[in-house]
Amino acid sequence: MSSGSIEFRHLRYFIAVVERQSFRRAALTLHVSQPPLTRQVQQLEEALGVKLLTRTSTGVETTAAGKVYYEEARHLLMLSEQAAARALLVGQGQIGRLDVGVNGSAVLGAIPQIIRAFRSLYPNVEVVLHSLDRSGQIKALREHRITVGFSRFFADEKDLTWEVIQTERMHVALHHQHPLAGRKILRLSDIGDQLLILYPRNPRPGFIDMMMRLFDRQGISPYRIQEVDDMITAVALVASGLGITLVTDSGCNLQVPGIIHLPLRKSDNATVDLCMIYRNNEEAPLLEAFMTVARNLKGVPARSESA
Amino acid sequence: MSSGSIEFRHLRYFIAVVERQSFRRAALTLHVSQPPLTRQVQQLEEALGVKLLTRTSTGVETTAAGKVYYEEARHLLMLSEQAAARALLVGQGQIGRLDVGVNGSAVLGAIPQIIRAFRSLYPNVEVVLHSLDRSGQIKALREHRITVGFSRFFADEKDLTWEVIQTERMHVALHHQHPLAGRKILRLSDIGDQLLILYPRNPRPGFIDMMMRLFDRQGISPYRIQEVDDMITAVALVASGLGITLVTDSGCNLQVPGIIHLPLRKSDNATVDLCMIYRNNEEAPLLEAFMTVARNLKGVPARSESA
DNA sequence: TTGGATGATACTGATTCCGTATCGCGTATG
DNA sequence: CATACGCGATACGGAATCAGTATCATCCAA
Repeated sequence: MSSGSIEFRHLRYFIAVVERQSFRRAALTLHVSQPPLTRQVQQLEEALGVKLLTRTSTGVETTAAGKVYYEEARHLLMLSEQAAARALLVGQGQIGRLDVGVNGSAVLGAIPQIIRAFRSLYPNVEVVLHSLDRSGQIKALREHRITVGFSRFFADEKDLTWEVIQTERMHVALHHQHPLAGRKILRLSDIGDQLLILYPRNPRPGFIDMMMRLFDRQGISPYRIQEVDDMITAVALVASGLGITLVTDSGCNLQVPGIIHLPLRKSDNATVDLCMIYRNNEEAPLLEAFMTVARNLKGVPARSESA
Repeated sequence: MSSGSIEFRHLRYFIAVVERQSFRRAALTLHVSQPPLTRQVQQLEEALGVKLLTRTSTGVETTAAGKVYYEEARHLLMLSEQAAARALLVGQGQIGRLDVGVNGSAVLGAIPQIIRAFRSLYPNVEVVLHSLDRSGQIKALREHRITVGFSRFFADEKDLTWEVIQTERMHVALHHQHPLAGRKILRLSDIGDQLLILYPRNPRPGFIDMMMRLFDRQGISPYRIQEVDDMITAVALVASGLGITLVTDSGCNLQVPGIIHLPLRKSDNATVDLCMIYRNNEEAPLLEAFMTVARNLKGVPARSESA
């Protein structure tokens, strides 16, 4: 064989010989006998095609090439250890990157709290937010572009798992001069005849359909409905006095002048879930840690108290 | 055994498995069978303490830690090859660093030519000049701070070798209004009664003593001698009309207004050598290359032609 | 339900590595 | 000048590791 492969053992032995300036002394520190050192260094020199050491009667001297390769070898061993340490930390979830899919309106609620709590526990983990709608999150999960997604609800998928993280009550957002503005609490039946501004227009099995099912269960058929693209638009229209809209606890955090939020009667069960979705059987320590944080924040109210 | 040592083989096998996303396909490209790959990757995972791959029925997936370690492993292999290539180049003298000791006055002569020729042949070699007198060069050679030194002459040393690179004729530098200024050529006997400005005062077995031996051989005893520190001072004094001095071919390159240079008669053998000194049995390819360049420039006149 | 593919395992043969003993060489020492 | 000592290189036998063959368990797909 002309040249065998270079292994870390060659580097370790060579480094010891250079540092001790002697094969025998290096053998002592390495807890091996001297002949293996001679052989390994010979193999290394043969593989490199360069003499690294000059053998003298009193020990060894390092050639110019040997000095250069000594520095490189030390560097390589150091990098190897760093790589191992780094991989271990990643494996333990201490460092790394977590890609999270979020849905436009949901980012106002519990998600900032969850991410804040997670980042304080794992400060060296980079959290990357991807703004994706429900189907986009599912696609991104399957393509491993994200590790976890958040949306209002998910259909069952064979390769994915979802769970409810938080249940939020619905509130009615209306103009402060609206006839109902004086009330402390509202019933669904109170708003059946109002101009309802609902959102988002797409994707289609979505938030609007959930609301409509809610009215259906109460035997109410709202007949004046305006669909808009997103919650911001809906709230803006409410502020202009056009009609009323429905927002979640967390949606109340979007404060707009002239708008007040009134809760819906508890018995109406006007609630909406925040769900988390991820791949089945995923053994990602970062995901486990993130899910633990998210579940522990379930009971915390998402609505910030207003003065 | 808790954890064996990581070797480059582990990295090579792991990289192949990651890139082919399969143990079997990786085995084909590596020209080994599949079981060794399984074992080596298992050893690697055990040594690192982290699972790098997720084994599925269709192949393997790479964990987060695996992805990180894959990049690091590729980097390590690349660096290893670069280190080997670098050591080879250094061993062949294609790149590297050559430390040269030079003596003050000698740098005006052949040394710049030698270094210029060497740098054009070995453009990737860094040439570092150290300004050291003769004894300083010998000390630096023994301490491996320089690889080669230049001076006017060297005494024999047990562990060092010296050789003559160039022999320069001496010229007389005198003021253009000096009585001898009209001559075309001078003899040593012409200047025996002049005020001789000689240099350097130190170190003591040096240039001045060589000159004095030269006069002795001709039976001349110069009786008006002024010793100064260096050639620059000597030439400056000549320019002021104080006396005359002796300079080498290369010393004539130091042009000072009001000064002319006249050659000494060839039969006076008024010459001075430029010598190169280096360690015995040095197997440094850069030194070999440098010496070859220096020897080939022996015949080239060091004095630049004046108008 | 079955056929094909995947990775894991058991066992055996081959390779490599290491340790002991010894050699040749150069230096230091008397 | 002769001897003794220390150094690295070499030869050889035993131990450890590695690779190859055959086989198994599992999962997906037809």
